[in-house]
Amino acid sequence: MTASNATYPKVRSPRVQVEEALYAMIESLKTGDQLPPEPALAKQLGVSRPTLREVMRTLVERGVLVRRHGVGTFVASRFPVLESGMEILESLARLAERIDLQTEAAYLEVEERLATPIEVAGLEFPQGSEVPVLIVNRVIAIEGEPVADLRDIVPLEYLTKEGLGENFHGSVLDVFLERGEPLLSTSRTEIVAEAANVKFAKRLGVRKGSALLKLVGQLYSYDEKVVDYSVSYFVPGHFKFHVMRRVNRK
Amino acid sequence: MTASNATYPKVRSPRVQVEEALYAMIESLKTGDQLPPEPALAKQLGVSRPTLREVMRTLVERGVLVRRHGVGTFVASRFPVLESGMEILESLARLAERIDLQTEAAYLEVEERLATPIEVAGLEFPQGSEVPVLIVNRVIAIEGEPVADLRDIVPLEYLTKEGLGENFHGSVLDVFLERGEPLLSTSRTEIVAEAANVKFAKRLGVRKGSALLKLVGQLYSYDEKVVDYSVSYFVPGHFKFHVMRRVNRK
DNA sequence: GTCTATTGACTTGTCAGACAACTGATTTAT
DNA sequence: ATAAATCAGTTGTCTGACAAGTCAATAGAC
Repeated sequence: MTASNATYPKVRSPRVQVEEALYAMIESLKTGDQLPPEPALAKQLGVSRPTLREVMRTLVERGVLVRRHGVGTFVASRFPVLESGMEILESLARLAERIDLQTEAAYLEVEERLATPIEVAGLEFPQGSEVPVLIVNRVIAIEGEPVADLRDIVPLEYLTKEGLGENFHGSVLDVFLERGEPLLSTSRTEIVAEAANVKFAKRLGVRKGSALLKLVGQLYSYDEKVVDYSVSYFVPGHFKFHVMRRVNRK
Repeated sequence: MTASNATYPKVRSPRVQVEEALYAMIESLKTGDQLPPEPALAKQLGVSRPTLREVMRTLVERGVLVRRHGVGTFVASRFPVLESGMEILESLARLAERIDLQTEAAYLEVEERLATPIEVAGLEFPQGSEVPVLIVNRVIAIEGEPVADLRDIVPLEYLTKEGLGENFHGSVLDVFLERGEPLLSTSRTEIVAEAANVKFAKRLGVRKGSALLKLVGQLYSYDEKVVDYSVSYFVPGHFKFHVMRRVNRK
């Protein structure tokens, strides 16, 4: 049973098309700019107003748009939420690319082997399973200075050493996205602070015992399987993570 | 200029009512349970289908519901996202309460003074402003063991020492929520790993230099002002934070 | 009897057009 | 000069209908 025998919609639904078109439009606008009125926008995008409104509602929920009854719809983003926030999963490579930051893979190791018990648990396979996996381990550096150590554990059924291709630059996420398979839905990332052990201290050029930010992520496909279990260490100061949180009423 | 002269809608709009009703309904269901079909649900809640759909769309966006074209709408929540994730801002007291965990305020200090330059910046007041603030500093312990050091910095115009009331148990957020003023919208929380200095090491009962998770939060009101700037330190192992991240297509 | 194709009930997705409610600026009346 | 009324523009909500997807029951072919 592979991940590829699931069927997904071939043509994009109106809603998805509208979402992409809206994002493109927003990208060309500045914070605070007003969008065209709904009837005009719906006509322009070739959909009905209710459909457009459903899409806009999701963008409001994501904090991209702000609506004011009787006034209009505006581009929100007081801060670049989507740029540096943690609500969106994005490879470091792409993040850096967008802010014109040069990154180098200071260290890259690819290996195929059986998953360790901890990795099996992280991949949410039954305890005791023998799971052949691809391990991608790399250290990211900025201007020669190592800032992050990233490790991906991917079951071989989703990705093999050959599947990485020639111009693999380190990001398993990007490979999945470019390939379009498996279709990804969400990621659950656990956030921990951990003291650097000897191995990571050496790799990242910090003192043993210094505080590192550790992110443990599980990347889920549409059919609710873990397709990537990742463990990352970040050197404080070089990367800042933030998260936007809604207030829980009542 | 206080925060109270802004006007907010007096009666809840249909959409807000429906959202609350839906949450109540979902709460009484289990993961995977199917909701009534949209036409029936709309009738039951006394709104039109488009309105109901807009609300459902936001719940889908939040990961609470899952919709399958031609099949139905189901309660999602593979894990208790809203319970322990970071998408929702919630006081530690309430979080602990819900999981039947006894917490004690091992240390509580309340003080009124002028904000330091760093605090002024955190509150997003103009540089150089003299901002009188209320400082609430406390250490949370579980079963006698300190696990978190929390500090809130609140401009006096929003909260004073007297405003805390008699039965103040340590959470500024809960005071705001109970009082209903100022109306809160979102919080921006920055995530850092930091080594414990002497002061925090002593307070939290850990070795100097051990890794702590540091969260720096800015709590925003509806009129886009910072009403609470907070700095928190957490001892690893006692609290786990995670965040659900969407995949960034393209 | 077994397998395959078809039908049909049920559900979500989308559409169209209309009116209500709100906002902000303009105009009018005092 | 000031306050009230008006009005154009926008989002919010409603009604009713049809399209498209899913799944199980049914009818048909072998």
